[in-house]
Amino acid sequence: MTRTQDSTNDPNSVAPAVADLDTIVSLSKRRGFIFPSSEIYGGINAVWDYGPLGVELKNNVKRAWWRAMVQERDDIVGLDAGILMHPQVWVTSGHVGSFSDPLVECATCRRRYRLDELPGAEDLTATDLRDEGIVERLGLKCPNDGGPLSPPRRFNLMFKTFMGPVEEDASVIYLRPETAQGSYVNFKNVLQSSRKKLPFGIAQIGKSFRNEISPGNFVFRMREFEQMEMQYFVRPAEAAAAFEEWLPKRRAWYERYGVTPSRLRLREHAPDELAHYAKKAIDVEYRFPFGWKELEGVHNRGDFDLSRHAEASGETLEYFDQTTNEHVVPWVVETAAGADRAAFTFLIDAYREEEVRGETRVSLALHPDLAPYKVAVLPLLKKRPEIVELCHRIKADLQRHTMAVYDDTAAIGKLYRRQDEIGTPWCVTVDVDSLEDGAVTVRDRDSMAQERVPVEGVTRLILDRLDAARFG
RNA sequence: GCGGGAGUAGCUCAGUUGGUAGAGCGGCAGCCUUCCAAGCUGCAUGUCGCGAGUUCGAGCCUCGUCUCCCGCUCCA
Repeated sequence: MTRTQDSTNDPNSVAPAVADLDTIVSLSKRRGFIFPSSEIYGGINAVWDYGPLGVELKNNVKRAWWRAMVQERDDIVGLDAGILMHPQVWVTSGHVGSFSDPLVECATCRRRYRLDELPGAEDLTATDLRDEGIVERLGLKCPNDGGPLSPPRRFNLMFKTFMGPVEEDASVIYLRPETAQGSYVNFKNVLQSSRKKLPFGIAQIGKSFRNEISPGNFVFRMREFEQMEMQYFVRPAEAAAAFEEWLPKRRAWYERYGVTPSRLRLREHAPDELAHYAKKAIDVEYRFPFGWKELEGVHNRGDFDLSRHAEASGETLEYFDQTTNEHVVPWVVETAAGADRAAFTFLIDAYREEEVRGETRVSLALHPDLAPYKVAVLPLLKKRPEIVELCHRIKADLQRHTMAVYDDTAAIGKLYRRQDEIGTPWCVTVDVDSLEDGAVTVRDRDSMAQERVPVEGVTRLILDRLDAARFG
């Protein structure tokens, strides 16, 4: 069953993103948010680099997530596991076996199918799926036009590399395709060192790598990407309730940081699209320019991972419940978000265009907590050295606490526009009067309202505004 | 990986039957300018995605290759 608790599941009622993809790609490059990787060599597919503003945005996104997950909670702790892990981890987790799809291709219509999803092939064993002659033996044909199908070819989504000086089969290891396994294999370490009791969670932010067959849509699907995952360990009987608790929380997080609610929805996975580890999965989806796509998944993974790792490693991965005197293998409710997707979503959702006296004013209505620069200090006039000097003093004081920038290379109108376009929430402008009355103008990006503030109160005001936006 | 489209300045693009590369915006410097992309002057930038071929000569034609976009996949 697909949930329809959202009125917004009706595509006609949805506000589509204002910006198309090209607009955001172009803005990203022009202003220094995101660049194609290795561009001077022609670029490399599905890898993107974060520029000076992009790294600020993405760091802010990660920090916001960490604050909500770890800092503000007593029941979740952090972890930073390695990208390289013992190869057995991926055998046990099922990624070596299931994270590769046996694909067959129709010779006439070129459509591709997963072999095990074809009619008549549903019950094939893992060995069958690797069998080159299986298609012929079963007489499988293309469901679309009855054309001949190729033998199954496997695309393993994991990157391989070599550990140690010798490049031989025995030294093959994988780049992790998800951060979650780091939390499972460290379950005991975290449990013992942190003295947490069920239910408790382990949060991780880090790079993962997947050799996607067809990446694309800017940073939406990359081969190297960053995940923000949290594994919440609960008593088996509490798993369903925990799942229901986390789902609205995760959706609300995006809204709290400014994503338009009508462009978010929840979608439950049908049983046949569940990942190999999942009992139940519901996605938080965003209405991208290229359609509704997953932003974050909330999964009930049961005891799949802990049990299998316990069995394969011989370690006991259990929790002893003092109240009932029982050993339990906890179940896991996982929230798995993409840091790149989140940053991308905040970016594209914040994009605004409006007509101002025949000109287009572009602004990024980024949540102040996410904006690369919180405040810009601008001189109305740079001819007077005292004004420039005062600007630098104000900026230097702000810089001790937050990201602030000074710019004097254009007329005031253009300086404002530049800051609007990169999402700076506040501008402080110093004018000739400032030298007399010791006050400056603080201008708000969204309302364009201006107020006069004493110089010595500027830093406090900006920090208060920032806090209000963050917690208010 | 397959089919279709496309790669020219930071961005958007123009570039004639093949004759040696341009406009707007943006950027930088100077002048001017007292609050929302003002004006004036000047400057800079390109291996025409990359490599080969045809040609006296290639941004333009041919082949290869890489990358991007749209479809078949998928799930952060």
